[in-house]
Amino acid sequence: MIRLFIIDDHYMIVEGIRSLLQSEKNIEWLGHAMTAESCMAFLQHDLPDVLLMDVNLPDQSGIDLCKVVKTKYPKIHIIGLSSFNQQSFIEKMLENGASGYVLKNATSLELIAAIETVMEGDIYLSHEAAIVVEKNQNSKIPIITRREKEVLLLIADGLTNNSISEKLFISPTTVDTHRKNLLAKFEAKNTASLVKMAIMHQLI
Amino acid sequence: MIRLFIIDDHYMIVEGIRSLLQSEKNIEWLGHAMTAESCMAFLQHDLPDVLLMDVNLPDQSGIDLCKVVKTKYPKIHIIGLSSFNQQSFIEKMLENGASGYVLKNATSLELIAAIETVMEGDIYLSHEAAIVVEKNQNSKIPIITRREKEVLLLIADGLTNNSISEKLFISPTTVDTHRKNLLAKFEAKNTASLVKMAIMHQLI
DNA sequence: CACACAATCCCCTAAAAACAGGATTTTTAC
DNA sequence: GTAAAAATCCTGTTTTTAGGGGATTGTGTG
Repeated sequence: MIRLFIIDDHYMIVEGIRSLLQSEKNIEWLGHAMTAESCMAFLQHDLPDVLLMDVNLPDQSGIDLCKVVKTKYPKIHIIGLSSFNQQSFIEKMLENGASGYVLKNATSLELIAAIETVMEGDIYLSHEAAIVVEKNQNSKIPIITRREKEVLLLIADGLTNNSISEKLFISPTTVDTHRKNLLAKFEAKNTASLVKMAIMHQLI
Repeated sequence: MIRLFIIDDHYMIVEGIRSLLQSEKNIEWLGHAMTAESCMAFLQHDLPDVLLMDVNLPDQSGIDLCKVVKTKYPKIHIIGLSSFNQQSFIEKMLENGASGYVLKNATSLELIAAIETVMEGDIYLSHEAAIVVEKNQNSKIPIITRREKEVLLLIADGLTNNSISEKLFISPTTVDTHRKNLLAKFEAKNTASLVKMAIMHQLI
């Protein structure tokens, strides 16, 4: 008997999954939470085997929650759940300890396969998610430093090097160096494409 | 008896809605489609009273499909369905003839209220959707011309005024004028914030 | 304890964008 | 058919960014 809990703020999704798994005799439905907070509260008195977790939650990012849950309860197998097959989400969930990633347009067969696969300690990626990861493993997301991200956000807000330097209490030339590094990392020709790429990669 | 049809490519959502409405005796479930194409095919031989339509479909935008369906079958009441409470989506659906907009985290009560409201010829906006429309009606989206949009896209791709002028066969000074007008319309200080604002407003 | 890496700072030149004025010719809409 | 809106073009100046170098200091990891 696989004990299943789900956390998703979309009522229709919760209901849909329950309906899809109703006929599965070896899956026990423990219940659902709609916020990260109530999920943590539930876990204090009852531990599921598998946790289906929406990537986008109202009070906290599912990506962060995944890490918290895994640290506190390492035995739980977490499956990420999302409408978006974006490699950034998928990768981050896996990095934070998730064992699987399923898209919300998955069939009941896929869902059951996912649950059974992670129960055996393996990784399950939804077909389309796997394709995305495969396709985008070359077009990797640039790794930027904390300071670079700060500068990037201010650039996107329309601040000039001078304004940024005043805000961060550093020299304008330092800001310029960060800017140059950002352009190089994103392979962007100028600020316009830098901002676009950064937003496309969910970094803003 | 209200005849209901649903178009959404997320299997879990379809199943969830069916489950939520199962107990409603005065709603007849005609079936579901997962693409715009199969939806149109269905409508050729059977007409629902209410059509629940996902805003994001795989083969066509729900926003466009809404217009097509309304033109061909004006009697159908369409309710937009989406995870996102973005005013641009909501407004565009209503402009294209939709009678309602419901978020995917709606409860069964909200959903039933929506279906009954639109059946009476009224407009139904999900609570959170209404708040978004209310809140954002001041922070209006700039109205830009066709040419300005062309230039905007090329700017966001990192092209300079000169490159754009060559691509569009116009003078660099003309491109510069469009650029100035864009900056003014978006109240942006420079290209960086222009691009960010444009993406935030779904114009890119 | 090296070594990489992040963060900081500097110089210089050229290119591009921002700012401030104009002006003319097409379209589009009433 | 006329008036408004869009699209086109111009001449300047100033500010900002892009591109090319180079250098120092601290911090954390193997």
